[in-house]
Amino acid sequence: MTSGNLYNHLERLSEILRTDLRKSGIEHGLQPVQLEVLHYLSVCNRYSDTPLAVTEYLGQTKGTVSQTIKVLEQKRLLQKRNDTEDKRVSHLSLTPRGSKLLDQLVPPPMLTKASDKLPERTRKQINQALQQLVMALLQSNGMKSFGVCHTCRYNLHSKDGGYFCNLVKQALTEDDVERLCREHETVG
Amino acid sequence: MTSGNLYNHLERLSEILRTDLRKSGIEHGLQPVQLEVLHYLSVCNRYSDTPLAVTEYLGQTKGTVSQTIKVLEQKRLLQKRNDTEDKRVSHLSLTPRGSKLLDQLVPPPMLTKASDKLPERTRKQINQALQQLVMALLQSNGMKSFGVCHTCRYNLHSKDGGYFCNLVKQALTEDDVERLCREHETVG
DNA sequence: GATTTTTAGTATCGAGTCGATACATTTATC
DNA sequence: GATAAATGTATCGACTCGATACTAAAAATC
Repeated sequence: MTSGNLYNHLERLSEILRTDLRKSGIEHGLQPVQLEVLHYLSVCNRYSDTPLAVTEYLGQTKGTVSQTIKVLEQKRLLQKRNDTEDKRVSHLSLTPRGSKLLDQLVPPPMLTKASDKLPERTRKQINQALQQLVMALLQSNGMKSFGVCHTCRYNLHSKDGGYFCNLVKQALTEDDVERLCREHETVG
Repeated sequence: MTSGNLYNHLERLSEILRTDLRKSGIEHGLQPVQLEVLHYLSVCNRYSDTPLAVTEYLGQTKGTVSQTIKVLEQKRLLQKRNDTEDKRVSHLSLTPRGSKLLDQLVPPPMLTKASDKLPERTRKQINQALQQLVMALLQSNGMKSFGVCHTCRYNLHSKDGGYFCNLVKQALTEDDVERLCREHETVG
Protein backbone atom coordinates (compact mmCIF):
# COMPACT_ATOMS: atom_id res chain seq x y z
CA MET A 1 0.00 0.00 0.00
CA THR A 2 2.68 2.46 1.01
CA SER A 3 4.95 1.47 -1.84
CA GLY A 4 1.96 1.65 -4.14
CA ASN A 5 1.42 5.24 -3.13
CA LEU A 6 5.09 5.93 -3.50
CA TYR A 7 4.98 4.50 -6.96
CA ASN A 8 2.00 6.62 -7.92
CA HIS A 9 3.90 9.78 -7.14
CA LEU A 10 7.12 8.61 -8.69
CA GLU A 11 5.55 7.50 -11.91
CA ARG A 12 3.70 10.76 -12.26
CA LEU A 13 6.82 12.80 -11.54
CA SER A 14 8.80 10.73 -13.98
CA GLU A 15 6.34 11.10 -16.76
CA ILE A 16 5.86 14.83 -16.28
CA LEU A 17 9.57 15.50 -16.30
CA ARG A 18 10.29 13.20 -19.21
CA THR A 19 7.57 14.74 -21.32
CA ASP A 20 8.85 18.21 -20.51
CA LEU A 21 12.41 17.19 -21.28
CA ARG A 22 11.31 15.73 -24.58
CA LYS A 23 9.45 18.87 -25.51
CA SER A 24 12.30 21.23 -24.73
CA GLY A 25 14.94 18.90 -26.10
CA ILE A 26 13.21 18.37 -29.39
CA GLU A 27 13.61 22.05 -30.23
CA HIS A 28 17.32 21.41 -30.28
CA GLY A 29 17.01 18.00 -31.92
CA LEU A 30 17.76 16.11 -28.74
CA GLN A 31 16.03 13.10 -27.20
CA PRO A 32 15.54 12.67 -23.44
CA VAL A 33 18.16 9.95 -23.30
CA GLN A 34 20.71 12.10 -25.07
CA LEU A 35 20.19 14.86 -22.53
CA GLU A 36 20.65 12.36 -19.74
CA VAL A 37 23.98 11.30 -21.16
CA LEU A 38 25.15 14.89 -21.50
CA HIS A 39 23.99 15.62 -17.99
CA TYR A 40 25.78 12.62 -16.57
CA LEU A 41 29.01 13.62 -18.26
CA SER A 42 28.72 17.04 -16.67
CA VAL A 43 28.63 15.60 -13.16
CA CYS A 44 30.91 12.55 -13.29
CA ASN A 45 34.60 12.40 -12.45
CA ARG A 46 37.52 11.53 -14.71
CA TYR A 47 37.38 7.84 -13.87
CA SER A 48 33.73 7.62 -14.79
CA ASP A 49 33.50 9.35 -18.13
CA THR A 50 33.58 6.19 -20.25
CA PRO A 51 30.83 4.56 -22.30
CA LEU A 52 30.75 1.70 -19.83
CA ALA A 53 30.15 4.02 -16.91
CA VAL A 54 27.31 5.66 -18.79
CA THR A 55 25.91 2.22 -19.46
CA GLU A 56 25.97 1.35 -15.77
CA TYR A 57 24.51 4.68 -14.79
CA LEU A 58 21.60 4.52 -17.20
CA GLY A 59 21.04 0.80 -16.79
CA GLN A 60 20.89 0.19 -20.52
CA THR A 61 22.95 -2.16 -22.65
CA LYS A 62 26.33 -1.11 -23.96
CA GLY A 63 25.11 -1.39 -27.52
CA THR A 64 22.31 1.06 -26.91
CA VAL A 65 24.59 3.52 -25.19
CA SER A 66 27.17 3.20 -27.93
CA GLN A 67 24.62 4.40 -30.45
CA THR A 68 23.53 7.32 -28.33
CA ILE A 69 27.13 8.43 -27.90
CA LYS A 70 27.77 8.13 -31.59
CA VAL A 71 24.90 10.46 -32.37
CA LEU A 72 26.00 13.00 -29.76
CA GLU A 73 29.50 12.92 -31.19
CA GLN A 74 28.20 13.56 -34.68
CA LYS A 75 26.26 16.51 -33.34
CA ARG A 76 29.51 17.84 -31.88
CA LEU A 77 28.07 17.88 -28.38
CA LEU A 78 30.65 15.56 -26.92
CA GLN A 79 34.07 14.30 -27.86
CA LYS A 80 35.80 10.97 -27.47
CA ARG A 81 39.45 10.53 -26.55
CA ASN A 82 41.37 7.30 -26.18
CA ASP A 83 42.71 6.29 -22.81
CA THR A 84 46.50 6.50 -22.78
CA GLU A 85 46.99 3.31 -20.81
CA ASP A 86 44.17 1.00 -21.82
CA LYS A 87 43.58 1.04 -25.54
CA ARG A 88 40.10 -0.44 -25.15
CA VAL A 89 38.63 2.42 -23.21
CA SER A 90 37.74 5.90 -24.33
CA HIS A 91 36.90 9.01 -22.35
CA LEU A 92 34.00 11.28 -23.11
CA SER A 93 33.70 14.96 -22.44
CA LEU A 94 31.29 17.71 -23.34
CA THR A 95 32.30 20.16 -26.02
CA PRO A 96 31.70 23.85 -25.27
CA ARG A 97 28.70 23.54 -27.53
CA GLY A 98 27.37 20.61 -25.52
CA SER A 99 28.00 22.37 -22.26
CA LYS A 100 26.18 25.47 -23.40
CA LEU A 101 23.21 23.51 -24.66
CA LEU A 102 22.98 21.52 -21.45
CA ASP A 103 22.93 24.68 -19.38
CA GLN A 104 19.88 25.85 -21.25
CA LEU A 105 17.89 22.67 -20.77
CA VAL A 106 19.00 21.15 -17.47
CA PRO A 107 17.67 21.44 -14.83
CA PRO A 108 14.35 21.80 -16.64
CA PRO A 109 12.94 25.30 -16.21
CA MET A 110 9.70 23.64 -15.22
CA LEU A 111 11.30 22.07 -12.18
CA THR A 112 13.20 25.18 -11.22
CA LYS A 113 10.01 27.17 -11.41
CA ALA A 114 8.19 24.76 -9.12
CA SER A 115 11.12 24.45 -6.77
CA ASP A 116 11.44 28.21 -6.42
CA LYS A 117 7.92 28.50 -5.11
CA LEU A 118 8.55 26.11 -2.26
CA PRO A 119 9.84 27.31 1.10
CA GLU A 120 13.54 26.67 1.58
CA ARG A 121 12.84 24.21 4.35
CA THR A 122 10.43 22.15 2.28
CA ARG A 123 12.87 22.08 -0.58
CA LYS A 124 15.57 20.68 1.65
CA GLN A 125 13.23 18.05 3.01
CA ILE A 126 12.22 16.95 -0.45
CA ASN A 127 15.80 16.86 -1.57
CA GLN A 128 16.81 14.75 1.39
CA ALA A 129 13.86 12.42 0.94
CA LEU A 130 14.74 11.84 -2.69
CA GLN A 131 18.34 11.14 -1.84
CA GLN A 132 17.31 8.57 0.75
CA LEU A 133 15.03 6.90 -1.71
CA VAL A 134 17.70 6.67 -4.38
CA MET A 135 20.14 5.20 -1.90
CA ALA A 136 17.63 2.64 -0.65
CA LEU A 137 16.76 1.66 -4.19
CA LEU A 138 20.36 1.17 -5.22
CA GLN A 139 21.37 -0.62 -2.06
CA SER A 140 18.58 -3.14 -1.88
CA ASN A 141 19.08 -4.04 -5.51
CA GLY A 142 22.83 -4.29 -5.49
CA MET A 143 23.38 -1.50 -7.93
CA LYS A 144 26.30 0.88 -8.11
CA SER A 145 25.74 3.96 -6.03
CA PHE A 146 27.51 6.54 -8.21
CA GLY A 147 28.05 8.80 -5.25
CA VAL A 148 30.64 11.48 -4.56
CA CYS A 149 33.93 10.83 -2.79
CA HIS A 150 32.75 12.42 0.42
CA THR A 151 30.57 9.39 1.13
CA CYS A 152 32.95 6.79 -0.31
CA ARG A 153 34.89 4.29 1.71
CA TYR A 154 37.90 4.56 -0.57
CA ASN A 155 38.32 8.24 0.17
CA LEU A 156 41.14 9.17 2.55
CA HIS A 157 41.72 12.62 3.94
CA SER A 158 45.41 13.44 4.04
CA LYS A 159 46.82 15.66 6.75
CA ASP A 160 47.25 18.68 4.52
CA GLY A 161 43.50 18.81 3.83
CA GLY A 162 43.80 17.08 0.47
CA TYR A 163 42.03 13.95 -0.72
CA PHE A 164 43.33 10.56 -1.78
CA CYS A 165 41.47 7.67 -3.38
CA ASN A 166 42.60 4.36 -1.98
CA LEU A 167 41.21 2.44 -4.93
CA VAL A 168 42.87 4.17 -7.85
CA LYS A 169 45.74 5.19 -5.53
CA GLN A 170 45.78 8.76 -6.68
CA ALA A 171 45.38 12.21 -5.15
CA LEU A 172 42.09 13.94 -5.87
CA THR A 173 41.40 17.61 -6.38
CA GLU A 174 38.63 19.65 -4.79
CA ASP A 175 36.78 19.38 -8.08
CA ASP A 176 37.24 15.60 -8.27
CA VAL A 177 35.65 14.85 -4.94
CA GLU A 178 32.43 16.61 -5.85
CA ARG A 179 31.78 14.48 -8.90
CA LEU A 180 30.02 11.17 -9.35
CA CYS A 181 32.22 8.08 -9.44
CA ARG A 182 31.37 4.65 -10.83
CA GLU A 183 33.68 3.04 -8.29
CA HIS A 184 31.86 4.68 -5.42
CA GLU A 185 31.09 2.44 -2.49
CA THR A 186 29.10 3.64 0.46
CA VAL A 187 31.00 3.74 3.72
CA GLY A 188 29.85 1.33 6.44
CA MET B 1 21.79 24.88 -7.26
CA THR B 2 19.07 23.40 -5.10
CA SER B 3 16.89 22.60 -8.09
CA GLY B 4 19.94 21.18 -9.79
CA ASN B 5 20.41 18.79 -6.93
CA LEU B 6 16.74 17.98 -6.97
CA TYR B 7 17.00 17.21 -10.64
CA ASN B 8 19.99 14.95 -10.15
CA HIS B 9 18.03 12.76 -7.78
CA LEU B 10 14.88 12.81 -9.85
CA GLU B 11 16.57 11.95 -13.08
CA ARG B 12 18.41 9.07 -11.47
CA LEU B 13 15.25 7.80 -9.83
CA SER B 14 13.37 8.10 -13.08
CA GLU B 15 15.92 6.25 -15.11
CA ILE B 16 16.33 3.43 -12.60
CA LEU B 17 12.63 2.82 -12.38
CA ARG B 18 12.03 3.10 -16.08
CA THR B 19 14.81 0.66 -16.87
CA ASP B 20 13.47 -1.76 -14.30
CA LEU B 21 9.95 -1.40 -15.63
CA ARG B 22 11.19 -2.03 -19.14
CA LYS B 23 13.04 -5.13 -18.08
CA SER B 24 10.15 -6.69 -16.21
CA GLY B 25 7.58 -5.55 -18.74
CA ILE B 26 9.45 -6.93 -21.70
CA GLU B 27 9.05 -10.46 -20.35
CA HIS B 28 5.35 -9.99 -20.90
CA GLY B 29 5.75 -8.08 -24.13
CA LEU B 30 4.91 -4.73 -22.58
CA GLN B 31 6.59 -1.36 -22.93
CA PRO B 32 6.95 1.11 -20.04
CA VAL B 33 4.35 3.42 -21.52
CA GLN B 34 1.85 0.62 -21.89
CA LEU B 35 2.24 -0.25 -18.23
CA GLU B 36 1.72 3.36 -17.34
CA VAL B 37 -1.55 3.41 -19.22
CA LEU B 38 -2.74 0.23 -17.52
CA HIS B 39 -1.72 1.60 -14.17
CA TYR B 40 -3.54 4.85 -14.73
CA LEU B 41 -6.71 3.03 -15.68
CA SER B 42 -6.51 1.09 -12.44
CA VAL B 43 -6.53 4.25 -10.34
CA CYS B 44 -8.78 6.68 -12.23
CA ASN B 45 -12.50 7.22 -11.73
CA ARG B 46 -15.33 6.62 -14.17
CA TYR B 47 -15.20 10.15 -15.56
CA SER B 48 -11.51 9.86 -16.31
CA ASP B 49 -11.16 6.56 -18.09
CA THR B 50 -11.16 8.00 -21.62
CA PRO B 51 -8.32 8.25 -24.14
CA LEU B 52 -8.31 12.01 -23.69
CA ALA B 53 -7.83 11.72 -19.95
CA VAL B 54 -4.92 9.35 -20.50
CA THR B 55 -3.48 11.85 -22.94
CA GLU B 56 -3.67 14.65 -20.37
CA TYR B 57 -2.27 12.44 -17.65
CA LEU B 58 0.74 11.29 -19.62
CA GLY B 59 1.30 14.61 -21.36
CA GLN B 60 1.59 13.04 -24.78
CA THR B 61 -0.38 13.75 -27.93
CA LYS B 62 -3.69 12.10 -28.53
CA GLY B 63 -2.36 10.36 -31.60
CA THR B 64 0.40 8.70 -29.64
CA VAL B 65 -1.96 7.60 -26.91
CA SER B 66 -4.44 6.31 -29.45
CA GLN B 67 -1.81 3.95 -30.78
CA THR B 68 -0.81 2.70 -27.37
CA ILE B 69 -4.42 1.98 -26.49
CA LYS B 70 -4.95 0.16 -29.74
CA VAL B 71 -2.07 -2.17 -29.01
CA LEU B 72 -3.27 -2.84 -25.47
CA GLU B 73 -6.72 -3.62 -26.80
CA GLN B 74 -5.28 -6.08 -29.31
CA LYS B 75 -3.41 -7.75 -26.49
CA ARG B 76 -6.74 -8.09 -24.65
CA LEU B 77 -5.43 -6.15 -21.68
CA LEU B 78 -8.05 -3.45 -21.84
CA GLN B 79 -11.42 -2.97 -23.47
CA LYS B 80 -13.13 -0.01 -25.03
CA ARG B 81 -16.81 0.79 -24.64
CA ASN B 82 -18.75 3.64 -26.18
CA ASP B 83 -20.23 6.30 -23.98
CA THR B 84 -24.01 6.03 -23.97
CA GLU B 85 -24.60 9.77 -24.08
CA ASP B 86 -21.74 11.19 -26.09
CA LYS B 87 -21.00 9.11 -29.12
CA ARG B 88 -17.55 10.64 -29.56
CA VAL B 89 -16.14 9.37 -26.31
CA SER B 90 -15.17 5.86 -25.30
CA HIS B 91 -14.42 4.44 -21.89
CA LEU B 92 -11.49 2.18 -21.18
CA SER B 93 -11.26 -0.51 -18.57
CA LEU B 94 -8.81 -3.25 -17.70
CA THR B 95 -9.75 -6.78 -18.59
CA PRO B 96 -9.23 -9.43 -15.88
CA ARG B 97 -6.13 -10.38 -17.82
CA GLY B 98 -4.86 -6.81 -17.75
CA SER B 99 -5.63 -6.46 -14.08
CA LYS B 100 -3.79 -9.64 -13.23
CA LEU B 101 -0.74 -8.67 -15.25
CA LEU B 102 -0.63 -5.22 -13.71
CA ASP B 103 -0.70 -6.68 -10.21
CA GLN B 104 2.42 -8.64 -11.02
CA LEU B 105 4.40 -5.71 -12.31
CA VAL B 106 3.19 -2.62 -10.48
CA PRO B 107 4.42 -1.35 -8.12
CA PRO B 108 7.80 -2.63 -9.29
CA PRO B 109 9.16 -5.27 -6.91
CA MET B 110 12.38 -3.31 -6.90
CA LEU B 111 10.67 -0.32 -5.34
CA THR B 112 8.71 -2.38 -2.85
CA LYS B 113 11.89 -4.11 -1.79
CA ALA B 114 13.65 -0.81 -1.18
CA SER B 115 10.65 0.74 0.49
CA ASP B 116 10.27 -2.17 2.87
CA LYS B 117 13.74 -1.66 4.23
CA LEU B 118 13.05 1.91 5.24
CA PRO B 119 11.64 2.79 8.64
CA GLU B 120 7.93 3.56 8.57
CA ARG B 121 8.56 7.17 9.52
CA THR B 122 11.07 7.73 6.73
CA ARG B 123 8.72 6.15 4.24
CA LYS B 124 5.96 8.53 5.19
CA GLN B 125 8.27 11.50 4.94
CA ILE B 126 9.41 10.48 1.48
CA ASN B 127 5.87 9.89 0.39
CA GLN B 128 4.79 13.29 1.60
CA ALA B 129 7.78 15.00 0.03
CA LEU B 130 7.03 13.44 -3.33
CA GLN B 131 3.41 14.46 -3.14
CA GLN B 132 4.37 18.04 -2.39
CA LEU B 133 6.75 18.08 -5.29
CA VAL B 134 4.17 16.73 -7.72
CA MET B 135 1.67 19.32 -6.58
CA ALA B 136 4.16 22.16 -6.89
CA LEU B 137 5.15 21.00 -10.35
CA LEU B 138 1.60 20.78 -11.58
CA GLN B 139 0.50 24.02 -10.01
CA SER B 140 3.30 26.24 -11.18
CA ASN B 141 2.93 24.94 -14.70
CA GLY B 142 -0.83 25.10 -14.93
CA MET B 143 -1.32 21.41 -15.41
CA LYS B 144 -4.25 19.31 -14.32
CA SER B 145 -3.80 17.94 -10.84
CA PHE B 146 -5.51 14.55 -11.27
CA GLY B 147 -6.20 14.32 -7.56
CA VAL B 148 -8.84 12.46 -5.59
CA CYS B 149 -12.21 13.94 -4.62
CA HIS B 150 -11.16 14.45 -1.03
CA THR B 151 -8.97 17.38 -2.07
CA CYS B 152 -11.27 18.70 -4.80
CA ARG B 153 -13.27 21.86 -4.60
CA TYR B 154 -16.19 20.31 -6.45
CA ASN B 155 -16.69 17.68 -3.80
CA LEU B 156 -19.61 18.21 -1.42
CA HIS B 157 -20.31 16.11 1.65
CA SER B 158 -24.00 15.44 2.03
CA LYS B 159 -25.58 15.11 5.45
CA ASP B 160 -25.90 11.36 5.30
CA GLY B 161 -22.14 10.93 4.95
CA GLY B 162 -22.26 10.44 1.19
CA TYR B 163 -20.41 12.40 -1.47
CA PHE B 164 -21.63 14.58 -4.29
CA CYS B 165 -19.69 16.10 -7.16
CA ASN B 166 -20.86 19.62 -7.90
CA LEU B 167 -19.31 19.57 -11.37
CA VAL B 168 -20.89 16.48 -12.86
CA LYS B 169 -23.85 16.89 -10.49
CA GLN B 170 -23.87 13.28 -9.42
CA ALA B 171 -23.55 11.28 -6.23
CA LEU B 172 -20.25 9.50 -5.72
CA THR B 173 -19.57 6.19 -4.06
CA GLU B 174 -16.88 5.43 -1.50
CA ASP B 175 -14.88 3.85 -4.29
CA ASP B 176 -15.32 6.84 -6.59
CA VAL B 177 -13.86 9.38 -4.19
CA GLU B 178 -10.62 7.47 -3.85
CA ARG B 179 -9.83 7.52 -7.54
CA LEU B 180 -8.05 10.05 -9.71
CA CYS B 181 -10.20 12.51 -11.59
CA ARG B 182 -9.28 14.57 -14.62
CA GLU B 183 -11.66 17.31 -13.52
CA HIS B 184 -9.96 17.59 -10.15
CA GLU B 185 -9.29 21.11 -8.96
CA THR B 186 -7.43 21.78 -5.78
CA VAL B 187 -9.48 23.51 -3.13
CA GLY B 188 -8.42 27.06 -2.23
C1' DG C 1 -32.57 25.34 -37.79
C1' DA C 2 -28.63 25.53 -40.75
C1' DT C 3 -23.72 26.61 -40.57
C1' DT C 4 -19.48 26.86 -38.30
C1' DT C 5 -16.43 25.62 -34.73
C1' DT C 6 -14.89 22.65 -31.29
C1' DT C 7 -14.06 18.19 -29.34
C1' DA C 8 -12.87 13.10 -29.23
C1' DG C 9 -10.62 9.99 -31.50
C1' DT C 10 -8.12 7.39 -35.61
C1' DA C 11 -4.64 6.58 -39.52
C1' DT C 12 -0.25 7.03 -41.40
C1' DC C 13 4.54 8.49 -41.72
C1' DG C 14 9.34 9.13 -40.42
C1' DA C 15 12.97 9.84 -37.10
C1' DG C 16 14.55 7.87 -33.16
C1' DT C 17 15.00 4.23 -28.96
C1' DC C 18 16.47 0.01 -27.30
C1' DG C 19 17.56 -4.90 -26.67
C1' DA C 20 19.67 -8.81 -29.04
C1' DT C 21 23.09 -10.76 -31.54
C1' DA C 22 27.33 -10.89 -33.60
C1' DC C 23 31.78 -9.01 -33.92
C1' DA C 24 36.72 -6.73 -33.26
C1' DT C 25 40.36 -5.47 -30.28
C1' DT C 26 42.88 -5.20 -26.11
C1' DT C 27 43.95 -6.85 -21.56
C1' DA C 28 43.99 -10.36 -17.93
C1' DT C 29 44.54 -15.15 -16.45
C1' DC C 30 46.32 -19.60 -16.49
C1' DG D 1 51.34 -18.75 -25.66
C1' DA D 2 46.48 -20.05 -25.38
C1' DT D 3 42.23 -18.89 -23.44
C1' DA D 4 39.04 -15.99 -21.16
C1' DA D 5 37.29 -11.55 -19.98
C1' DA D 6 36.53 -6.68 -20.81
C1' DT D 7 35.54 -2.50 -23.70
C1' DG D 8 33.36 -0.97 -27.35
C1' DT D 9 31.07 -1.10 -32.31
C1' DA D 10 27.75 -2.64 -36.14
C1' DT D 11 23.42 -4.12 -37.60
C1' DC D 12 18.65 -5.59 -37.24
C1' DG D 13 13.80 -5.43 -35.95
C1' DA D 14 10.06 -4.19 -32.88
C1' DC D 15 8.48 -0.32 -30.76
C1' DT D 16 7.75 5.00 -29.36
C1' DC D 17 6.29 9.39 -30.33
C1' DG D 18 5.21 13.83 -32.56
C1' DA D 19 3.27 15.75 -36.79
C1' DT D 20 -0.08 15.92 -40.06
C1' DA D 21 -4.24 14.85 -41.99
C1' DC D 22 -8.51 12.92 -41.35
C1' DT D 23 -13.66 11.37 -39.56
C1' DA D 24 -17.59 11.96 -36.87
C1' DA D 25 -20.23 13.86 -33.24
C1' DA D 26 -21.45 17.69 -30.25
C1' DA D 27 -21.63 22.60 -29.20
C1' DA D 28 -21.79 27.22 -30.44
C1' DT D 29 -23.09 30.82 -33.47
C1' DC D 30 -25.80 33.15 -36.47
